[in-house]
Amino acid sequence: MTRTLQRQVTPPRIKRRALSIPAEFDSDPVVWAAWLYYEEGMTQEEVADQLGVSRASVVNFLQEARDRNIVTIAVSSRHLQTIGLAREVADAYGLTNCLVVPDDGGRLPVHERIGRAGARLLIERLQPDDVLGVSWGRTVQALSAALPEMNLPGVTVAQITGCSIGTTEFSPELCTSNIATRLGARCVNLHAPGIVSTAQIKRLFVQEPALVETFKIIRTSNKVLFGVGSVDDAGTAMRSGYMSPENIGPYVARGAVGVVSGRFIDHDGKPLLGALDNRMIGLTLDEIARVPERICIAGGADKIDAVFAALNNNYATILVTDVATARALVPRAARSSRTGVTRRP
Amino acid sequence: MTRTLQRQVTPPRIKRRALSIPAEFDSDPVVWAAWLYYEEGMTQEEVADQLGVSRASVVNFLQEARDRNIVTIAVSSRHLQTIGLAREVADAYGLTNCLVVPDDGGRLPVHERIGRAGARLLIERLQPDDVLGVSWGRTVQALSAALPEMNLPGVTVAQITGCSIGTTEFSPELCTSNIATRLGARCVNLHAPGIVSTAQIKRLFVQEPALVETFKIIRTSNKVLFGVGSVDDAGTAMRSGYMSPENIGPYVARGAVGVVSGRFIDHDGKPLLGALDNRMIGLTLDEIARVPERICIAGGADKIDAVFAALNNNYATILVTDVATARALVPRAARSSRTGVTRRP
DNA sequence: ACACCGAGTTGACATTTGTCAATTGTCTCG
DNA sequence: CGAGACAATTGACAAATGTCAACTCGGTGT
Repeated sequence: MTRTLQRQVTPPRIKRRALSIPAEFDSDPVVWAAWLYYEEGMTQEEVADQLGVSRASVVNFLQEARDRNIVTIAVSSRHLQTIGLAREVADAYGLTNCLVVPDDGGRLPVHERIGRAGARLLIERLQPDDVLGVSWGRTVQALSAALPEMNLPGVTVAQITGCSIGTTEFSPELCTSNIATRLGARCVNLHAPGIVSTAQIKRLFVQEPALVETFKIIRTSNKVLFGVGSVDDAGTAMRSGYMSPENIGPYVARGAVGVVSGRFIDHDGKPLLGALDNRMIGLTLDEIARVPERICIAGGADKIDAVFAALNNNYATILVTDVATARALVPRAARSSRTGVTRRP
Repeated sequence: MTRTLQRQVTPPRIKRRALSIPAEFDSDPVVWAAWLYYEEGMTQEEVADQLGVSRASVVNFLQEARDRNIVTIAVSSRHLQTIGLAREVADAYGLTNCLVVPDDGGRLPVHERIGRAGARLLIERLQPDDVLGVSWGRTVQALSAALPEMNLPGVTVAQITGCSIGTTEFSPELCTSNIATRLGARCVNLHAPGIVSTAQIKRLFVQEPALVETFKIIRTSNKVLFGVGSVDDAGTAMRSGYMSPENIGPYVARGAVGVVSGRFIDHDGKPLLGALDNRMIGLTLDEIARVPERICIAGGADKIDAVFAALNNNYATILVTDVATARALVPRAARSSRTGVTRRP
């Protein structure tokens, strides 16, 4: 059998009627089953006896308990940091923190795996009154999907780049609102295009009182979450209608190796300003760099150059990546420090 | 698949550790196994292939991962509140919160089950700067044993009653320090006997500067955790050498039905002061009642009267108990409100 | 050099868990 | 009031997991 995810996957189940149930279950047999099985370590058969149902039903109850987050099964992100490789990367680039996701032989795409680890990390780091700025991309979207339902009304999730034209699954506005919804947090969207047609128009937009308000909130972010795009792969930024080849061309010609939150960076990670920049609406790289905690989630062979550049200029304080990328990053850091490229400690 | 082949096929000399293992395990195969199995939903066999070890080893790794808290499997206490019975109890006694632990047909003793649920509840409610006052008893001890290892350096755990004579497993000083250790919290012990020989001695003790300091901290508790003892069962308080039959007798004669944090209460939950009280060192019931969040963990047939009394006088804001006790409590509350016994809303 | 030890690993087997098609019970609508 | 639709439940089987005695391997003492 190749449907290897079955253990975790279930069609949504909503109502439940209790008839055979001995009046003990004033409400939820699912909770009882979960308690007896996961907390007391009964076998499913014992639970079935206790509840007076068949074992098969217990299987279903437990499945539902996982789906409804009555039980949580989580690998603590703290331990992914203890992997030696994670330490090496963190040391090499002066990160406060690095998570390296184990290799799974290609079962899940890289961004999925990184997204999950990122989700774990995020919920372990979020504090009650945080303002979390989020960028966008495939990996950020994967992270949002991996978040459990929570209830953190004190947290604010803010969109730090304007919207893309086509509303794809991983557009800035959806990434933000998905994350906010999952966390039960306040959502602050940036209601403006990410790139407008002229610098003139941009000026009009950002003077608009509603947007001024929004920007005030966005700039209070004390954490940011962003992915890193490569420019080689004709990737996310373009497929999503955010940018076009004509736009990107000049930047690449001038040495752009990656994209962070819609902005180009060169090999050293320095912002590469060009024709587009004064038409972009959203936090600038310098503004992002001033946020105290900066979580970068990115990995994959095609992104190594871009991630290296981003780390090189200290955009991230925390990196979540995969083994292959981490392996590639460590020697580069060594080489670059040997060749004297500056890096803050 | 049949395994007649395997013995032949298995290459006789695969080196383990440093060689067969692709240098991936800079540190911990346990973490990798946990990730692949719990987070990505691989089967143990797939994990074994990925790691290049036998499946049996993967079983061991996963076991260790659970032991070392690399993975946590937890039933969220929030859902134990959704059980109808819990709601009824909470409503009947004006609790902000009530957890009812499912029946398990007698597999585990009541105090064990309640302790586990209490542990869950506690870690979900603790805030970074809390000062948690803890009483003592079998149930409190069970709770401490069920706590996972954590790291909460901002939290203070304070002992609210003096020490017992014989140092049993569930003595005040051990309950406190066990909880503090598990939580990674600061531990404040009350270095004095719980009961001294004369009121005179007590006065001397509590004027002692070291104790005055300690009491200052204890009185800043914003949460307390306590069990409830019955007086019938010649239970905890006596077996632990804390009290003697001669001591208890007069209180019982005057209507004591329970013990909270070493102090006697009557049927209505009112403090029953007697000969012992001015020889006791620790928070008084009135002081306990002033703490904003008061978590009571108690249950079992022999304690119903005592728990009822405690709830009746609002010592608890949160109750963790078992189904049988909860069932007994609900109708009593109804009766007592019919007969006009006052109860704050 | 070699017998011994203990930690860590393994294959074989027993037990537990997941799956699925068939069944039962409930509710709706003619 | 009965037929049909639908969801929950189940038993039987297949797959995955836990257990354990035997084994491997690096180190240790004689």
